[in-house]
Amino acid sequence: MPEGHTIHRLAEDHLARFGGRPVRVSSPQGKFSDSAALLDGRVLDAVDAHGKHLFLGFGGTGWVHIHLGLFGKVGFGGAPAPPPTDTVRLRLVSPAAHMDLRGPTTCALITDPEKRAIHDRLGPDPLRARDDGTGDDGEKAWARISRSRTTVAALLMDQKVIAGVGNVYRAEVLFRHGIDPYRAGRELRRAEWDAIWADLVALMREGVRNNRIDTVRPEHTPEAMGRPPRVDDHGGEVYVYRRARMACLLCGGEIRTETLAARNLFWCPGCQRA
DNA sequence: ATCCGATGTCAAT
DNA sequence: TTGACCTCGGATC
Repeated sequence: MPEGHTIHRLAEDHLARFGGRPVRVSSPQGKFSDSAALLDGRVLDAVDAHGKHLFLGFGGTGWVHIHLGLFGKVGFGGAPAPPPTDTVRLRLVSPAAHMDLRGPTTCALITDPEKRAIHDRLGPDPLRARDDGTGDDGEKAWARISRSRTTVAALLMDQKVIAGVGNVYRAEVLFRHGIDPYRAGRELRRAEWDAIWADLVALMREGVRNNRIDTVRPEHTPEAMGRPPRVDDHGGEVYVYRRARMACLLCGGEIRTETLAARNLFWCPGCQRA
């Protein structure tokens, strides 16, 4: 379930479970064995997350750079850790806990400069925004979007433009702001972008807190609307994501789906305006 | 037992 | 725009 909120939550969870103490590091599957040997027994002393990239810091030894891709999963458990299965790329073990990483696109030991290069090619991350204004903000993203003929749907998924938004947050934030996904970036108004950025900050923070994506406003829940309760087959309550051909919660029209850049796009033609 | 799809990204065309 | 890659659970036979 990897959008940015998952990764930032994983950073917090790794720090809470393994931070400040030596960690046993291994790679039962084998592809990370050499680096695991270098890290084994060292202290996990920092974590970082930018968009969908997770970084686990081991002092002078470097950072473990993890990208889950579409299939990657992290599983936490207690001690003693059970025998690992042969798909576990990375296992961390402390006296009290263990973590198994499977199926990541990336799991590599990198240096500080290599880490910096990754940050440099990513856009601002709503989850790196800070309330005092010193963190990421939407300005760099707006500079790209406001000049672009590309659709807003594609721009929101472009990690160079904005980092951490995935297919669910894209669909949901465009619905919440009544914007047709095929509208060009340059057709977006400044006020619309400011509202989208602020909304992503709030939605994704809640996503980190709850470890799932919920986007339906309290007044729009099926209960509040006097309709039967719904069950989404993924974790959270949403307006349009994977709800093709179902009735829109707000206007009752049919949710549409189409393939855009090899991903499934969902939107409500009745509620989202060009 | 087998197929298919999935909240991602990159390289090759 | 397409194919490749990483894994696994649910649907289908």
